[in-house]
Amino acid sequence: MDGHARRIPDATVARLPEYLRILVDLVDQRITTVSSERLAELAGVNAAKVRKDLSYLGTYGTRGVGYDVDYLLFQMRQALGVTQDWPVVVVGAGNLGRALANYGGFGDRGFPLAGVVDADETKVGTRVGPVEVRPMGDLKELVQAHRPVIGIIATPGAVAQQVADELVAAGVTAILNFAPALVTVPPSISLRKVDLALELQILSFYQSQREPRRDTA
Amino acid sequence: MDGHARRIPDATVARLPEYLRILVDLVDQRITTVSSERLAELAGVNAAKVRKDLSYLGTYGTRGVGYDVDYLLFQMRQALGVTQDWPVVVVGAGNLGRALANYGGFGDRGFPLAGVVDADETKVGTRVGPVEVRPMGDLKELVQAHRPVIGIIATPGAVAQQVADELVAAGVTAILNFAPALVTVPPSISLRKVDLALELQILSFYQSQREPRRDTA
DNA sequence: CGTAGCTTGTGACTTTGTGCACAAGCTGGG
DNA sequence: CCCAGCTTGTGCACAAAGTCACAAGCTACG
Repeated sequence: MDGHARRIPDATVARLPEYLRILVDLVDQRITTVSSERLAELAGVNAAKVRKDLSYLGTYGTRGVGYDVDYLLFQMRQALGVTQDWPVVVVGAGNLGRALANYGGFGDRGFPLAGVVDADETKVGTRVGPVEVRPMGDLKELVQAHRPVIGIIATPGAVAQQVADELVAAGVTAILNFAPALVTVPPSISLRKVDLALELQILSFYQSQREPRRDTA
Repeated sequence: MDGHARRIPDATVARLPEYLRILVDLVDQRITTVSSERLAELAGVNAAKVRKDLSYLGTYGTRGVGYDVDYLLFQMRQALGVTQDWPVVVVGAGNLGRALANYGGFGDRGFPLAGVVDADETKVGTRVGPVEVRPMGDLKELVQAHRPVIGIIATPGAVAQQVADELVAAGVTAILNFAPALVTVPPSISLRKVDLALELQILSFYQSQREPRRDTA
């Protein structure tokens, strides 16, 4: 089919969604062709890196011209597996869970909210964004009704591993973990972690390096 | 002072906050000593990597014994520059901004919410988490009152660059960007990006690799 | 006081990622 | 039809990160 299907490096995979976002913007602007130079500028990276990244998807550019935006966008969606929606299920209706459920930014980009569940009976039935909180017991049913589903862990760190286990048992194949805790899953499950406090601490480090803070106390 | 102050690699810096979190947990459990092996297990990484990471901070371990948890925690806080609080200012009181402001998880970990600002006059004055939304014009005052401050961009992508410029002008030295857009800042400013949809797309990629989705349409 | 048993810190090596530089190849104009 | 001017795709050299394996050094115990 694709001729040569070389393995795409992790570093490249991490950049593909950024290119995807840019391509969508370009289509909106009715721009039909783009050079690696321009793409690199819009993504804030090196042009050679853009070309190398895109070359892993196949040979979709035209020398002397550049890349056809529509075609590249199609191939990019194909490569990322976002040709169809991936519903998400949020576990945990605390501050963070409600925040994520309310945030419409997912749905727009192909990740509609399939539901929110919580172990706390007093939260079940309350409205959160566009849905009502359902009991943990409904998780399996919810997942099976929408497969494939991405699970989002928005619970305290202490129960993150248990929740991950339940998500896997319910048939979820990809998990995004917002809880500040290590979670391990079987190798067939994809897992990524986002920790907001961690990001702030990294910023703190680099800023402290530049200008050691004088004592405010 | 510290004898040898070798530059800490970016990859190591990104892991330090994870070690910090683990050390705090260990202190809570009244555990006074920890080996690189155990730390590695808790962090989900290789033990040699833990030792190399920690060695960048200085020689704080004892051969045959391990690391003193309290002492290592102190040094870690020192290295990360989180010995004092870093107030954060959120720009944008839309879904994401309100979500972040409501989420208490920052404050607990040394990043108290200093304020929320928004350009939309109709949002100004409304309550968001523990504070009231203030006009963009108050940004400088807010930042100056709490320096040093971390700025959080929680606006639509289209205005992210403009907001970043205003944050820098107001005296913010570190920025966490949640908007799906490229933002550039002067080299003296630290900048990191978190894009939730992007994380989901990366998950989508790895999952598609494993098991190409059958057409659901 | 000597030795057995750990655990650290690090040198050497492997793997992964980045960036340059240039041949290959397309297009448009004369 | 040919050539000038771009832009891609990639080989190669270098840089960063990760891993292994082991000497150095501490502790506990007899």
